[in-house]
Amino acid sequence: MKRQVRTRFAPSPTGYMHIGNLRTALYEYLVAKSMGGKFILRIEDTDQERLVEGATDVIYNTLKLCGMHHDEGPDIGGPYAPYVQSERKDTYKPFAEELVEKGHAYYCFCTKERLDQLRTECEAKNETFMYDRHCLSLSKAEIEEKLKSGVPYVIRQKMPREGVTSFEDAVYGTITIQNNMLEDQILLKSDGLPTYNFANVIDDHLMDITHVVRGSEYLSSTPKYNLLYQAFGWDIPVYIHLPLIIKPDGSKISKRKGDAGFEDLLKMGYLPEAIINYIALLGWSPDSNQEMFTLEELEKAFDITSISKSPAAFDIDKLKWFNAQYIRNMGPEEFHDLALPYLSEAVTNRNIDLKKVSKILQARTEVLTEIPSKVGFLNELCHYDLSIYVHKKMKTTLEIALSSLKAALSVLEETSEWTEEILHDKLINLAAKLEIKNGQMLWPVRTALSGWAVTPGGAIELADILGKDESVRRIKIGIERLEESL
RNA sequence: GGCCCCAUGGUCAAGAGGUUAAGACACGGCCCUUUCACGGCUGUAACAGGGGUUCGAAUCCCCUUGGGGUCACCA
Repeated sequence: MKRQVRTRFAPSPTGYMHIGNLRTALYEYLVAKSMGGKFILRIEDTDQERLVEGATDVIYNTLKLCGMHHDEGPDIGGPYAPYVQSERKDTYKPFAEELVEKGHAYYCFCTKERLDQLRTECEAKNETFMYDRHCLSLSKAEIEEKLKSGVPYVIRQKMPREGVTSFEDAVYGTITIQNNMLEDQILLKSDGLPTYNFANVIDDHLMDITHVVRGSEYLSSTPKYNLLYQAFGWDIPVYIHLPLIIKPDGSKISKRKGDAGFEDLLKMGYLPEAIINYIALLGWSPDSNQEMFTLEELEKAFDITSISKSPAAFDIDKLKWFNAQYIRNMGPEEFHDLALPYLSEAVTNRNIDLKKVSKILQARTEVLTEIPSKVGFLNELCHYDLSIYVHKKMKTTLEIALSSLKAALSVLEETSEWTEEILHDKLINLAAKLEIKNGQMLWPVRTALSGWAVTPGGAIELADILGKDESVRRIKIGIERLEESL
């Protein structure tokens, strides 16, 4: 009988959701869900020096916003609790000691100073530093003595010096590494907490994780993990290493360089669904040509064998396109709800019906944050250059603009019912009556109404939104100014 | 630098010995049209280089080149 698939997302709480981490979480989620398994959240906070206040909330929030619900985790518990490594502090040491007894690990009392010195010496000689096994030769009595007198120590994994270690990766195939490349890595730190490498193996085993999904930066250290599994006599999980997500210039994404994390993208006006959809396709592709995927659709379509090996560049333009797709495909009410915070701040003119503004904005918005820059003309008519009345394609000149505005003004002033339909009929009919092109009427009106060369929506929509009084007032200003100049 | 991995248009990518080498983003053009968008149509653009294997290589092997990763009491 096959074990139930269990994957885990094991971020360390740094307060920043790296886009690569988010994709790792996504794939972990998809690997589990596509095979009817469980997705577990575990917090890896064994580095006491890097603790960040409120960082776990960022993690919960991100998963929630993206719709990736975990089956077990610190906040909801589960059969393998606790799910925070600092709360499992005491479980690691006995395992490390077990390894010492079995001869796969040993105590090391070397000071940081000695290690640093060794390191600089190596650098000077242009050699790669590797721990010199100084403490491996300590006698049992010496070790007892040091332990008893409380000398700080770490426990190191004893690596084989000869031979090779191979493992199978579901994405990269067989990977083989020379054992003499493996350092006697530290398992248990002097503060009593395990290193990531050790805690990871222990917890993955204890929590019955069947598939280990992580970035390809762990590829070369995986043999160390396997040696650990073997030393304990435990089953080795399925490894699924993921290609890195890089920046367009090929360098890696980093918080320090100010690269956008998940939260930053939200602030920039991107939708979680669009982000998920986009990053799902960075490193994985479906059998079909389908590009738009909901999370549920991804759960069905996802397949480990279609994960690619080469790094993918994060292309903000394509994300923007996905975002625009999601905006266009949603219902008008939903868009209005999303746009409202931006609109209510940007549109100070209280007479404006923001719902109507949303309507003309929906097909013209790619990211939410660009909304304010599109609606400023609604607040007030700014001084504009008359040259924008002249438009070659619309076949307008200052003279035509003036006569169109005059004709439009008299028609609009008599209009009592101010709706889009009526405005449309009146202005179109007027153009026909005057035997001019629609554009020769509507372009000048739109221009006079907005004072902008480019606006979301045309003359009729803007007139409707601005209302009769304001529309008439603005057209009169246009007429006045055109008359002055001619 | 040692070791590991990767290599199809500018970007994401399909392709798993025989294809006119898909599709998407971006870019250009045309159409629609009351500006801008949306939508529709369309164009430019790729197998890094060199050796093999084979009747035949984007597909398999080797080398070169390029890129990335990794070498912490970080995860």
